[in-house]
Amino acid sequence: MWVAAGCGWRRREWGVSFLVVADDAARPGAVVVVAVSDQGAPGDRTVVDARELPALVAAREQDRPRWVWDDTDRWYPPLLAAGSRVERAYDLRLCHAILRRSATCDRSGLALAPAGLWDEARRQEHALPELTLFDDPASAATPTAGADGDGGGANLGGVLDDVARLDGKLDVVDELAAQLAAVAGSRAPGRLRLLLAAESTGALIAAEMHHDGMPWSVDVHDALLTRALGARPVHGGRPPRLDELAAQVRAALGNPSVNVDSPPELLRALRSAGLDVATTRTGELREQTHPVVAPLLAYKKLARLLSANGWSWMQAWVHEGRFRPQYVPGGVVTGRWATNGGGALQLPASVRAAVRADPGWKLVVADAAQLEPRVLAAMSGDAAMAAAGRHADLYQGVVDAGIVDTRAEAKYAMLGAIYGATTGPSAVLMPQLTRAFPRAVALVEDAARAGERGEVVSTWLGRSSPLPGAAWQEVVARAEGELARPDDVRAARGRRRDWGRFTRNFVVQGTAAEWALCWMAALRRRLLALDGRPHLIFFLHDEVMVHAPAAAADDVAAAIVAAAAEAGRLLFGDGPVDFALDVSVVDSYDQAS
DNA sequence: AAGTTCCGCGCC
DNA sequence: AGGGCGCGGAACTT
Repeated sequence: MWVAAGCGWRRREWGVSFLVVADDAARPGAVVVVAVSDQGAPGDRTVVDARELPALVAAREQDRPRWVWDDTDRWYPPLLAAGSRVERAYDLRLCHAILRRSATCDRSGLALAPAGLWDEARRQEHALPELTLFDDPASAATPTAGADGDGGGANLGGVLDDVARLDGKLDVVDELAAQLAAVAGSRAPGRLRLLLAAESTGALIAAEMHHDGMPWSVDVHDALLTRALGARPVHGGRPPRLDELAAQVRAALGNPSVNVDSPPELLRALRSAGLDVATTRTGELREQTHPVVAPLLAYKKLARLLSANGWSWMQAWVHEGRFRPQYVPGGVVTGRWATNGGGALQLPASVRAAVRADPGWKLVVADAAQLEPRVLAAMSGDAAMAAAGRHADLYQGVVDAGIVDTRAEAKYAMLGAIYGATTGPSAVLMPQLTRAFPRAVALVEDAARAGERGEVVSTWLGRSSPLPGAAWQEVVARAEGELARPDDVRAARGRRRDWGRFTRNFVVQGTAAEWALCWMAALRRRLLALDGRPHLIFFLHDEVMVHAPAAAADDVAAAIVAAAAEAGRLLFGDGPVDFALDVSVVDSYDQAS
């Protein structure tokens, strides 16, 4: 029945009943809600008009079900708009992608089936129910019925045909059953359940953050742009400060006509002015001593600010004092999130002052200190590395343990190990690192070797890497053929090493992403218990931001810390690794440490 | 003219 | 010659 029991994914069991939500293929404009047991057996079935769904959700939510649907960003935004939030969900498409690829259930029916509609990225037209959900069902019925072949006059150029086809074939109850079976047959079902629950909760959070938005002061942003660039040009031209710098660049080059915005043109001008550069990159320019360098670097910096986060960005992305990025959970192969539009994950430090709490509210900003090294220590069970992580600053812990001399070296060495540096300052530190942290280094080295062999690697919770593509296989095969030439062998070695660096990083970056999802999910649950509706407004790989009433800010900070500890326990049990945070309560984002 | 690729830079 | 991204605009392709 509808009654749910248990405390959910923390027990590493579902512990709840599922409520599957889907379009009713037989009745356009209607939504069917099916109760499904933990084992995937369907039970009670209710059909409601789509417009009644928010009320139904609100009513059933008190039983704490896990809502199951094909795509969170198809179903949840209309519910949020109607004021209905849910605690738990299960996003079939995101979970399908994980399960299809996971090496821990690679013999499942789900994994062995040919690719189908669930493997396709959700198409834009598939989002149509956002319209029909609150529209007059009668008007939605006409074109969809037409798609069934009874020639329903006006339709929207095939778009609705597509929806009808999808609804007919995407049987969400069957898919849920297939996924539950895959998990049950997995070699690590508990970890997978945690991953799928965390991924799905992430999708809820992404939709909620989009709905709530980041408080964004266009006044602060405008003042900051004006101070840096000069007054906003009326019709699109260059702001005055940029114009001045461009003139200085041309003067320094003795070239009155060079277009500073054209890299090839600029490069030619730089070279004829005697600079020894192969590109116009900042790093290369910085090594030159020439009067053009200073104004050119200043120009590039400001031009970047203008084009990436200038007035047109503001106009496009900030509305009613809120910046609403479109997050894409699972958008990165490693499990990290991506974003669509607005560049939310690349918000430069120079504009963060524009993120300002509402009056009477605070921003609580927290980031996990040296997350990836800590995750590596936990995954590998490297006690010495965990001990270094006992220090709030893991890199300083590495110095204190006498492994390297400076914090900078510790950081270089650690990131070099995780990224696979083979040359330069970080590579030379590898022998020391290997002696000090043998298990941690062995874990990433093993992942790299597997990748070089073209094998799959997996994160702690069971997200697996893709196989290298056809081009990779071809290059590698050619080098092993009878007619292989030295060039072929070299090329193959390069491709193998490239893929090894990818898989090396995959296991750490992907597990860090899992920790971060669990952190955020645990935090979200704690925030629900606090007064004044503090809510997540930003997430950036290892950093979260909560918009909180001032009176709740300290409780929120405590919740963030507790959630980090909970995430560590969820993934790694009561292991020895601390996940240290930097937490600040501020009025604007630039004030966060 | 419109679509695609590449560069350079922003973030972790 | 360190991993993962997104974006704007120039450069290039059709």
